[in-house]
Amino acid sequence: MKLTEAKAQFISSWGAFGTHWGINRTMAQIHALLLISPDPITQDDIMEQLNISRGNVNMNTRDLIGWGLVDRVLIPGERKEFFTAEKDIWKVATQIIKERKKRELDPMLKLLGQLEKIDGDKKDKDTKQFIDTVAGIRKFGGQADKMLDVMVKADENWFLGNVLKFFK
Amino acid sequence: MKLTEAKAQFISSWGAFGTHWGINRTMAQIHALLLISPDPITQDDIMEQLNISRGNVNMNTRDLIGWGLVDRVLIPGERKEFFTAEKDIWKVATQIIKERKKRELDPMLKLLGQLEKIDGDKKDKDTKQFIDTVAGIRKFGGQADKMLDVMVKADENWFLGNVLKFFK
DNA sequence: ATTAATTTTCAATAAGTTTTGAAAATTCAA
DNA sequence: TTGAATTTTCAAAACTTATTGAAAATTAAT
Repeated sequence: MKLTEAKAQFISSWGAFGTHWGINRTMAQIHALLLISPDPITQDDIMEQLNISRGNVNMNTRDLIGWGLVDRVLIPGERKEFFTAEKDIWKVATQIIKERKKRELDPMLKLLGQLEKIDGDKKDKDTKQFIDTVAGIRKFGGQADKMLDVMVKADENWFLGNVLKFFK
Repeated sequence: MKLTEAKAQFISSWGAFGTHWGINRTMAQIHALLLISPDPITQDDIMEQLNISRGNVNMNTRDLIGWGLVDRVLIPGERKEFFTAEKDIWKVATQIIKERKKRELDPMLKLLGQLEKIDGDKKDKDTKQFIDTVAGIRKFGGQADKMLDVMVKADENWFLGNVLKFFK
């Protein structure tokens, strides 16, 4: 397989993959393109390589920057802005975990905490099932939360080297 | 807070939460409703409680069954079909992990394996970055894959009791 | 200050996804 | 069988989300 073809496949699949994870196709494709670009590239480069409009590139690069996955870089002597992505995949993963935890898991756990203290007779079947369900999710979520915290703080070698060895 | 209000909040937030994870709102809401329903309920119950059409209930319950999260149950003497959800949240989580691994991670790893063996000069900057990126993702994904396998096979007590204790 | 290059915004539109509802298919009791 | 109850299907409509592109804002060189 030729590099050009492989690149196209990688970008396209990464885009499709992203949609399963609540990330829009284009944002994931831009990310993919930046991941395989050794040097920083411009808005125009992205527009041209992915065949998308300037506005689209602008919005999605901004989102990627918001996720902490992409940086704007200024190249001395160049008028245009350049973009580059964090290449270390462990850092990419921990960054995504950190953000999603903040945006989704933490608020959900907060809500569940409130829902658990409903007033009502715990002998009532419906009430009991509700409390049990909420408590179960909260307990599970709380443990996942702790585990993700450790992952985010751990460095790759410690985590994969020691913990995953434990799993085998 | 009253039970009725808490239920409504739970269903609505679970639905919103689902959308961040590539699950459609209604499917997540039906799942939420089933999680807090102590006994199996019918299509009509779901239609009524969530204010959605029969077709919608039908399609989404079918999907939930496909995910292994919901079961059809036949109640002796009843004409209608009843639905019930797995209540053990650990089982729910492992079931979701198993399915997503199969549907998303495994195909992605397979593709990356192919993309790694492109022909081209590894001294070339673009080629090198491409290979490094793909290899990095593949290594990471492969390890995640192993870890998830262990989780799926482990039972809750072993996993949460021992492994999470390890995480302090 | 002026101007040209570049980036940003956002209303309009396109594309994609979900939902409806009524017709077709199925199931089951009589 | 027949027919009433129930489930399933799927084309059309409603809704949601993503994309465009041109105008406005910003930036930086002259």
